[in-house]
Amino acid sequence: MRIGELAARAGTTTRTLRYYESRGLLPARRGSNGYRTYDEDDLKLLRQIRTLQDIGFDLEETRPFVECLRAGHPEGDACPASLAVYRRKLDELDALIGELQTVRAQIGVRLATAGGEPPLCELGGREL
Amino acid sequence: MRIGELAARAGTTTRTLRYYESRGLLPARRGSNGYRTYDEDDLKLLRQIRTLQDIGFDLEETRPFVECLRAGHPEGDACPASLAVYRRKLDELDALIGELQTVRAQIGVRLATAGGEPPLCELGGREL
DNA sequence: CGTTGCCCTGACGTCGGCGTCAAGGCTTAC
DNA sequence: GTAAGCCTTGACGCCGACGTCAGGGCAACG
Repeated sequence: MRIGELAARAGTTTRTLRYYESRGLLPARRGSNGYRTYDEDDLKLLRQIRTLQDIGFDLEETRPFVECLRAGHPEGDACPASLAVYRRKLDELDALIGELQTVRAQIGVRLATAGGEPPLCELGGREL
Repeated sequence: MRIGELAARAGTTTRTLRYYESRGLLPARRGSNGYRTYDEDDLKLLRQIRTLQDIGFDLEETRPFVECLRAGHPEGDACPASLAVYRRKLDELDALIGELQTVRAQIGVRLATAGGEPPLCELGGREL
């Protein structure tokens, strides 16, 4: 299949596919007319990339998964390198979620105490 | 004081201050030689901006706080517009944290089930 | 008078993941 | 033959918050 069909079947754009190719992530064979040619396996690779991207993985982080599939494994996360990315991502997420919760709490307090609160009040309910 | 000193006292750079000025956030008076001149109030405004920025507020979102201080309030969040930003931020944070937790859970499951698990196993401990 | 150290404006670079346009080639249907 | 609809490469645009460089001015010290 050609680039337009692959893009459509993966729910993305031709621009995106050419970008992935430029990054060496999803190289394409070429037909006699110079057109890019893809097969069902490429679709599977592309869907793996897109799934991870949608979840919030950087493009580079999807590379181990793609290489894992290309190595013949039925799942992109069957390889150690992929699992390592999972673990790094878990740590990152935990750190980020923790920070965000801290910030959330800070704002919550500021929202509760800001706006002319009485100096001697101990604890109050929501004012709004 | 001049731009370099203000930057140093706020722990930022002159470039940042000029950028804020270009955005209309922190205008400066000018001395006879064309140099920007700031006072202690400007330092207070700048610290308000930086504090919010560090927490993750967009630059535009700090504007109500700055205007609130400039209006004479001792705290930047003493004004309704600032509180509205707080509330919007809380909602954004809640949504984002929720998404991240969902992703975290997904990855956790994939990490647990990936890597050649036996098809009939019910529940296993950590393998690494 | 020269050097150092501030300051000025203007403008291009950065990062990621593409969007969008330009200018042209191939193929197929009418 | 010609128009439509694919495809090609190349290159600039976008977003936010600045970093960094170029080229020049002012001030103070020795």
